Amino acid sequence: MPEGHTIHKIAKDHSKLLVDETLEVSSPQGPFAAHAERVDGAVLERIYPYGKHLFYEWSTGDVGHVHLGLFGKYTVYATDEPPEPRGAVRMRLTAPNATIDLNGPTACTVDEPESRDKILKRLGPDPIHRGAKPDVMYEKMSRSTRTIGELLLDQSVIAGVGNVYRAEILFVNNIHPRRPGKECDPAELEAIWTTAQGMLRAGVKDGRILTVSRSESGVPRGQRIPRSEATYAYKRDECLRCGAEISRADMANRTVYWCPTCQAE
DNA sequence: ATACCATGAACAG
DNA sequence: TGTTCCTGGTATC
Repeated sequence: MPEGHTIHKIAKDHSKLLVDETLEVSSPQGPFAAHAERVDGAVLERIYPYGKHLFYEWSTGDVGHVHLGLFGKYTVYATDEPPEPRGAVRMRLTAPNATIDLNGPTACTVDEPESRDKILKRLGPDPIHRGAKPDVMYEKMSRSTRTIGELLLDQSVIAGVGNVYRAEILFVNNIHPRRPGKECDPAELEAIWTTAQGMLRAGVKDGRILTVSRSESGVPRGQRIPRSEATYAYKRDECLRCGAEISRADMANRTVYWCPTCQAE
């Protein structure tokens, strides 16, 4: 489920296995081979997550870039005897005691640091990062005639929010996704930022998207909340809070979900 | 066996 | 605005 929280969790988990190690970098599938050669045998100095992007900083000065898109997936083998690559493996990173395979990413390249800088420049603030400044988001949203539902998916406005968090952030703030950005008052924009921060950071910790409170989920303490009960509005038939039928529509090429009662237009 | 759909975004025009 | 590219789980035949 690659929204921003997934990316940050991956960076954290993979760093433990790979950073400061001399890595074998290969591309069993092919297309990435030329990129892999540039850093094969180099030391991985850092994995830096930003929004939905991952940057690999190598001792050669090169910077790898991975974007999972909708389908990208990592598989970790915590062993010194990795199995044969499964499926179309775009990139394989092999450390002495671990191997990580990457399948199906939208982007996987190794480039000059400048191309990373270019990507970072077009991204809005990432609420998961400590010290991130929401000003750019406030400014863009408060000036825009576009809907708040579109703005939340625009990575240059706020980085890391995807379709699930979009629905949930708006739900808990009782804001209709079709409301124009400029019609949200400053307090609401601040609440949107704070909510995004809370939800995405919780997602990193939990390793999943869980936006409902334990009490509202109705699931007893100690028991795992199933995915179908982990959101208030996203992909639900009825609102978890009031039971009204959830509305859906296409917005920015994705289905947006909202409760017509809790989020009046 | 086949179709469709999904947590994403670049690109053409 | 529409098209395209990733992959894999689930629905449908």
